[in-house]
Parts: sequence; C-alpha cells; structure tokens
Amino acid sequence: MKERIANVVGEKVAGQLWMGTFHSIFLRILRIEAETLGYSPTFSVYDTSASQGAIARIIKEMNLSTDDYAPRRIASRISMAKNNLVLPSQYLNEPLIVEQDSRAKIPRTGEIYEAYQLALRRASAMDFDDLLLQMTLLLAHHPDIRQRYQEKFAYILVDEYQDTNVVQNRILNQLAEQHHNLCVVGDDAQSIYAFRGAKIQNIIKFPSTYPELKMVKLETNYRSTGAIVEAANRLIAHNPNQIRKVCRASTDGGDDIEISTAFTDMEEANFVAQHIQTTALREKAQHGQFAILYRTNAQSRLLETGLRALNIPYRVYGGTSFYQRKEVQDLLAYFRLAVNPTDEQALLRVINLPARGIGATTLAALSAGANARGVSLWDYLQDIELTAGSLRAATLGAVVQFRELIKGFLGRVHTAEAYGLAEEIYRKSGLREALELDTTPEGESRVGNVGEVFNSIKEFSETKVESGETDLVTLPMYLDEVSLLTDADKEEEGENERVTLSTIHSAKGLEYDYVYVVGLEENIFPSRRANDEPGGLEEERRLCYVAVTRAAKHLTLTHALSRSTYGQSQRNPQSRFLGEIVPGYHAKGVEYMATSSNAGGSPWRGGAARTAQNQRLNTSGTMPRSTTASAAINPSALREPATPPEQLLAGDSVLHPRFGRGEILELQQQGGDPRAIVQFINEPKPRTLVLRYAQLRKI
DNA sequence: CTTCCATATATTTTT
DNA sequence: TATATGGAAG
Repeated sequence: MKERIANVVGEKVAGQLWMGTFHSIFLRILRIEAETLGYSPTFSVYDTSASQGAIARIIKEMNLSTDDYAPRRIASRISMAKNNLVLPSQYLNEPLIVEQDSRAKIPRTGEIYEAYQLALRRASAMDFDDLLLQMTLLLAHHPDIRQRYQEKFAYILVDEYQDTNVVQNRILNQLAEQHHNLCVVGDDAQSIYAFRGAKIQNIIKFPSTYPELKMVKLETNYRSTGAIVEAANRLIAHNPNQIRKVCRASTDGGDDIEISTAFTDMEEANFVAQHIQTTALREKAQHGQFAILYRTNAQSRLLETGLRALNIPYRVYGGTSFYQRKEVQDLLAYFRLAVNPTDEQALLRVINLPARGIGATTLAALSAGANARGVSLWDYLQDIELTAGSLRAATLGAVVQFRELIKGFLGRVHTAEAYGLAEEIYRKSGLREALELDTTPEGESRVGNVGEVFNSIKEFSETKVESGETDLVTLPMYLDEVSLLTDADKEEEGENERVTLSTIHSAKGLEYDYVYVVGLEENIFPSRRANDEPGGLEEERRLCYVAVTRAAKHLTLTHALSRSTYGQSQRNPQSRFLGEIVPGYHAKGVEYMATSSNAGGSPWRGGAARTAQNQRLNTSGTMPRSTTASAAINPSALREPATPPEQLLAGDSVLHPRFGRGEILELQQQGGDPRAIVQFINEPKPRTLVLRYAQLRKI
C-alpha cells in the first residue's frame, strides 16, 4: 500500500502520511498521549498469549476453576466487550450480559474483566483491544486532544472498511467529526472478521451518518478473468444476506476452474506441488505468482513437505509466527522488562529463566505480598530485603540478584542503541549460555532463531537510519514494531521466486495469477464450527469468495477424501462450496467407494484421482487414473463415520478409534463442551472424553 | 526447586 | 500431531 501511494504522490509526500493498521497508528498516538490517560509512555503491549496469561492468573487468584472459566473463553468474552465499547462497570450492570454469563455458568466474568483492567494498569500494559479502546476514551474525554488530531488528520481513507468493529468505527467518526473528509472502501461480500467483532452494520449505516456522501460502485473486476469472476458470483449468490450487486470482469473468458479430488491430504499436497511445477514450466511463470490458500494454519505442513520434495521454493505467511516461538518470546520478554519493569507477564516469564531457584512457591509468596500492597510485582521487589521475612536466604539472594540485573538495563533503554543493548541483555541474563549449552538439533535451531531476532534488530535499525527517520534506534522502537508485526509483514529475500502458502484470512487484499484453494471439505471448509454460530456459514462462504477472488488467471480447487486431523484419519464429504462454484460437481471417487465392497490391496496406492468436470483436462501432466486408483480402494480400511454426539445415551456401547470398545457411564452437558465418561474394556478406569473430538461410534 | 516422564487435551480465522 | 500439565524422583 505504501509503495503504491508513493508511486502516485511521490516519496516525499508519502513519507509524511500516516499509514498503517488501526492498531499501529493508535499505538503511535497513545505513546505520545500516554500520560494523559495515566499510563507510562513506556507501557507494554500484551499480545494474545500475555493477555490470556494475565486473565488465567486472575481466575486462579479468585479461586475459580479454569475448567469452568477457561481463560481462552473468558479472554474472548472480554475482548468482545472491549470491541463493543463495553467497560467493566457497564459489563457488570448490563442485564443482557449478566443473563448470558449466568446461563453460560460463568457469572463472575464481569469481576474478572474488572480485575484484568486493573492488572493491566498496574503492569502499565495495554492489550490489542486497549489500543482501540483507550484511543476512543482519549478522544472522548479530552476535547483539546481530539481537536488536535481532527486537524492533523484532515483527510482519512479507510481500506477494508467492512472489517471494522464498533470501536474502530467510533474513532473514525470522532476524528472525522469536524471535517467530514472520510473515504471508506469496502465490500460486504468480503467481510470475514465477524468472529472478532467486525460489524457489517458499519458499512450499511455509513450513508445515514454522512448523508452528503458520494457513493461510487466498483463493479468491474480488473484482476480476475471472466471465468473466475463468474465462479465467485455463483458462490456468493448462495448467501441470503448481502448487498446485491453485479460484478463483471474486465476481460471475458479465461481458463476454466479446475477441481481435483485426492484420496488423502498427502496426495492433495503432492498434486498441488506437481501442478505448480508443470504449470510454472509450461507458462514460464515465476513461483511468486502462485499461492496455495487454506482454511487453517495446520494445513500448511503437508503442503510444505510436498513443495520441498520437488524443490519448489515457498514461504509461509502467518501461522505459528516466528515471534511466538518460546525462545523468541523469552528474549523479547527480557527486552520488554528492560523497557517497562512493571510488565507483569514479562516478569513472570523470565524471573526464573534460566532457572535461578525462584520457583512456584516463591512466586506465590511474592505475588501475595504485591497484591496485599496493591502494587506491581516489580515495585514490591524494590525493598524485598526488608519485607519478605519468609523467604530463605538463598532464594532472597536470587530474587535480589535478578532485580539488580534488570535495574542495570533500565536507565539506558532510551539512550543505548538497540542492537548493542539487546546483545548485552542476552548475555547477562544467562539466556545465551543456557541456549548454547543445548547442542541437540532442536537446541541449535533455537539458537538460530535467536540469531534471526538479532538480524531483524539490525535490519530494522539500518532501515530506520537510512530513511532519515532517526539517528538512534532504541529497543523500545524495535519492540513497538515487533509487537504488532505478523509474518505477513516480514519482507523476505527473493519473494518473487517463492510460492506463497497462506491462510485465506492473511491473503486478503493480495492477488496471484495462479491460486490453489485446498481442503474443500465439509468440517474443514466450511469449518465444523460454522454451523454452531448464527451466520457462521455465510461468513465461511464469504471467506471462500475471498479465496476464489485472489486468483487473476487460473483457479484450482482441491479436496481429499481422507485427511488426518491430529493423528487420526477422518473422512469428510466434499465441501458444499464446490457444488456452488461448479453446479452439479460431484467427486466420482466418493460414489465409487460407497458401492464397492472388497477390492483388497493396499488402500492408498493410487495417484490423485482427478475428476474432470468443467475443467481443462490434463494440464498437470499427471495421468488421470481415476479408474485404476478407485479400484484400489478398500472401504473397510476407511473408518466408519462417528455417531453424532446428540444421538449418544448413557449405557450405549461404543467404539473409539484408539481405545476400542467401551460403555458410556455418564454424559455431561453442563458448561463448555459436552463430555462422556466411558469405561473401555481394555482400560482400568473410565475416561472422560470431549464428544466433539472423541469420534465415538455406537455399536 | 528442578528435571524428567507420563498423560491429557486441544484445532478456526488475527490485530 | 503438538503442546501443556501434573506428578515423582532426585
């Protein structure tokens, strides 16, 4: 985006514009205005795991069970509240919410929320949602500041407006209140973030907020061929709730949509790799013009294996981000602590890392002491020698030593150059020694990852200095960059020569000549959960629409008859979306298997069975061998489908894929997921199984 | 307090 | 399958 704008208005003007995600722009403003809000300007930004950690801690301190109050779940409740502008006081008093929570057996969520906000303040930290929430509070409560930013941002342009939530929209209105120079671009058909609070209402209500608006309909698609646009139109037509519009391609025709059926997920991956290799050769296309899109991150693994086998270079977008690896997080936690020692989550993470004899018991005592005084752990540590009589001398010594270690970095974070200080922290903390001591391959890879962090600090510093933004790049600057960064933002060498692997969510807004959408199976895409939530299926369909419209020239859709999901193989029918995109499409292999009985032989020998329907034949160079391949299928080798959980009763005899035969002793419905207590024949004591995962079959 | 091993348990999607 | 948690031994 920045590049494109610079191409239009020139580098110089572009350099003065504020461009970024809502979160990154507001973070920048909040740093400047922190003190007005009662935060230190060095406040930390908690990522999802830190925020969940803080919430988990509060739940435990309140003596609530983390079974009933699953931190994930509570965190998402709180996040939703924040994104809808509901503060703790309102949360506690809103009858609708109170009712909801009590019915969900989590009546004390409001109290947790309140305690969490307090804890964040005490730690001088904001979570992702706070970056929005505090921003709107800042503008609401301080007219002078609001006016300043209204003048500063005389013109505002918002892209992907359909994915804004209540708070983001409120801030836009606050900023545009005076000048009304607001330009938003959005497409309701591409709204895919309802799960994190995005409100399509924002786009629908926009005309009534700004009656003087001029609407420009963008109905010509300059990216994709006619065939692809038509396919996308057919798909989205199945959504009952949408703003009707006619989307046309600027060019007619183009390649037909290709659909491929594989027996297993592994064959699906190999097929895609193979197809990419032959297409790239035939069309003389660069690998950078290919993308493989999937619903969930876990699907990338096999695809990577498939690409590696053919020596096709690739890069994976998003996923378990590099920055989420343990060793990287550990190091970053030390950095955070040096910048903001009251950062509770960072402190808890590293106080005993590497092990220095400060264990759970000590930490509990320290936390209790800090809580009793209502101060942060760090503040409590300041005069720990005088107050903590109960600690053993050795433990006290370790704690004091840790405190002094951090103190040694504190004063210098804003004056020292980031790279040097980072190295010093790595060394003096003992992290380096601990990591380097481990010479197993995993250990070496961890050292390598830390090396990557240092590379990125260096790179970040050099770019900043070269661009003339600053002479001195400090650790806090680097941390701000890193905390809002995802892998998708990371620029890598040779991007044009690599195939992109990405979730559909992360591929939003991007385009590729050749796109493969894989895993088009029920329970995968649409995801199993889509049926539980109202509107879930429609959102999945919009997601599929986004996937399909990433393709400029050629679109290939694939599905597998059998897929292994955490270690177990599972069969899913073809995705309903396939039939919606290509009317009447039905994978042949499925019919065949349903009728064939005893074919014998090893089940998965065949190549990918390619079902040709409305598709260009034989583009890949693989032989369409559906007949021979199908004949090799042995139905008994496929697992029988599980019985739907709601049809199970206590007393039923059941078969479990791993534990074998057993009897259901009891069914549990209350709270969260329905579970069954099952006594298996070959097991000494009964097991409790989550029905959603257990794949029990009634016998 | 630390380490190691066994067992449990979870899978949307992201700023 | 991959990771988190808990218990036992040192």
